[in-house]
Amino acid sequence: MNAKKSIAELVAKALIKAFPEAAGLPAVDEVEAFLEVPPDTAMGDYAFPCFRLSKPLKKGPPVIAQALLNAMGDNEVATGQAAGGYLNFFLNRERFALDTLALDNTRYDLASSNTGKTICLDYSSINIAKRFHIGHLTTTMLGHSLKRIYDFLGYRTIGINHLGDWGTQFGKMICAYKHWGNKDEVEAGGVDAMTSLYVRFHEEAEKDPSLEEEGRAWFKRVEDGAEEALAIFNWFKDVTLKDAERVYQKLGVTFDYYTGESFYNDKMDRVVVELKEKALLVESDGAQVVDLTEDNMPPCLILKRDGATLYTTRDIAAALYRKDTFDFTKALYVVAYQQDLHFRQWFKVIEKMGYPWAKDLIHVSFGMVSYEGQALSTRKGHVIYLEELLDRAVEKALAIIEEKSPGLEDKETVARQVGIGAVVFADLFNNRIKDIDFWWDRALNFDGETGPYVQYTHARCCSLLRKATEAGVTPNGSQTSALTDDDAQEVLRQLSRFISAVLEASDHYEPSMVTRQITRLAQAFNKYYYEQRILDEDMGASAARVRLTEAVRDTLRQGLWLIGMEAPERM
RNA sequence: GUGCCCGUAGCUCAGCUGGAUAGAGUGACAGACUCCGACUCUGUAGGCCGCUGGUUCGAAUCCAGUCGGGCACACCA
Repeated sequence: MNAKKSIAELVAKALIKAFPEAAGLPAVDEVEAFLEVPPDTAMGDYAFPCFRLSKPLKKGPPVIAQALLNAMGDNEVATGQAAGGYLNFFLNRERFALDTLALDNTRYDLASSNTGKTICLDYSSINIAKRFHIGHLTTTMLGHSLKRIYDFLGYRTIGINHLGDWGTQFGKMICAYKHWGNKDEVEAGGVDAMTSLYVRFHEEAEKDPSLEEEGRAWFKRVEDGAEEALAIFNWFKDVTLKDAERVYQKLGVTFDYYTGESFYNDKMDRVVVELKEKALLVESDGAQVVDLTEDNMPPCLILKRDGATLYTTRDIAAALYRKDTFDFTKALYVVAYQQDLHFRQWFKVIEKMGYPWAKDLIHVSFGMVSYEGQALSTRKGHVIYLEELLDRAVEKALAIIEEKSPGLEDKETVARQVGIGAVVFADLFNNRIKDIDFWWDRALNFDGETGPYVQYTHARCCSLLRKATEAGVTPNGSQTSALTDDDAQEVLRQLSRFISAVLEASDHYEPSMVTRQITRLAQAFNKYYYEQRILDEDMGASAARVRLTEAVRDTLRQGLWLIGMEAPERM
């Protein structure tokens, strides 16, 4: 049983003993919810605030705290101390050490409660013929991390890269390719070559407006499945994905499906038919919309005046398809907050269609990326490509390794783990809603609360464990008297909070809660390392401190994994 | 104009369902390696928690208003 629960039981019992006449005293669960952590560990490990009992018991909070303390008596869990309106608890340190080291932070014990539940995650969702830039990093890493977090908690997860592979612009690109492109150039140049074709199209279309019509015609042919058009379109897609795959590999990101917008081309009739049947579709300015005035939102467009579908239509079709196919418990859409209204609109349409699972559709929104204070703009060249960022981070990591650990084996691999880790960590350190203004010096900072800091701490633990093995010390936490000092207790405290941090992260769709927790753990361990000698003559005490080190290493590695980072054993 | 989001140390940000003197990193200054990895650790300075009112025993946290910033607001995605 965890410490908090044990204390809640103590308090609940003491309440009944101290106030036998009183009615409506809080039960154990309620007491547990009231328990809080004092602002300073010198005040105790947990505190029970007595203020809200003041009115029903008709006594002052300090009087209640004292009465509870008297009723509680001695016990092996914790000692109490009345402080104003609070009853503070100091845990029995040896027992806390024993309990905490018995936890396994690399597994989630209650996994069975989530088995059979499925989470669909829609993330990264890149556009065909466009290069990966820093604006795509957050959706990719946030989604990837959430997927790992839900996996850890025992869910079945479905990662979907909902490719932006539909729209007139692809007709224009095919048109440009037919006029001025050639196969070898595109094969060699990849996405860049396709982008040039697109730019060329717009230049030429200024002079010759008939090209616009030609472009639309090409897209129509793709829609209708005409052989040549479809072949070129699919080839563009392959080339883009091959480019993107290089970046995904560097980041260690994978997907279960690459079903993009085009995948739903033949699944949209159902949406339109169903909306008509349910009398939700109304005509407005020639277009077909779902009216949302009573929900205080602008109408949701389903069909354009020319009868063509929109991406909202495809999102609805995709949601229906995913519900049918995966029967998800929740479907997460990891998309920037710009599209807030769009999601609120079509989620509402699903609700109006009568699907109770509309409440399970979650827009996991996040902040925008700018570069040195200005909006990103591919057209103006004001952009940082993701691959360049990753490569420069790896380069810098390699330079630091050359300087500080020239003898390290396989420097390139470690530099990759550290450099990319720094970028990923920084992306998942703050609350996702925060905007990010990109500056090179910030992005390449490896000091302080950064990925390399946590990785370094992990490597330091590994090193210590190697030394322990050489010295013949086997990790063994039984001599808990060696772990009662303030620094060890702080490490234990941070270890004990890991799983709840992961649960909070999943509740709030906020991996930064994991990032923050492992950072606090690393800070606590580094302080401990400096203040206390881990390996010394006392074998029993060393074994206990080595066991603590092992738990820290395992937890850091697990936490790094959950946010999509690797944990090198040496760096 | 309407809706949503944000506003906490010079800078970047934490602050869990309201709770005890508001925290960290960074930058500045001052320190710590004959000792388990100094990508580390310790200390000092730095804050009308945008502003005003309200609810409460208690508000950075909840409510209303206000100012400042971002985003969105029909045939693009």
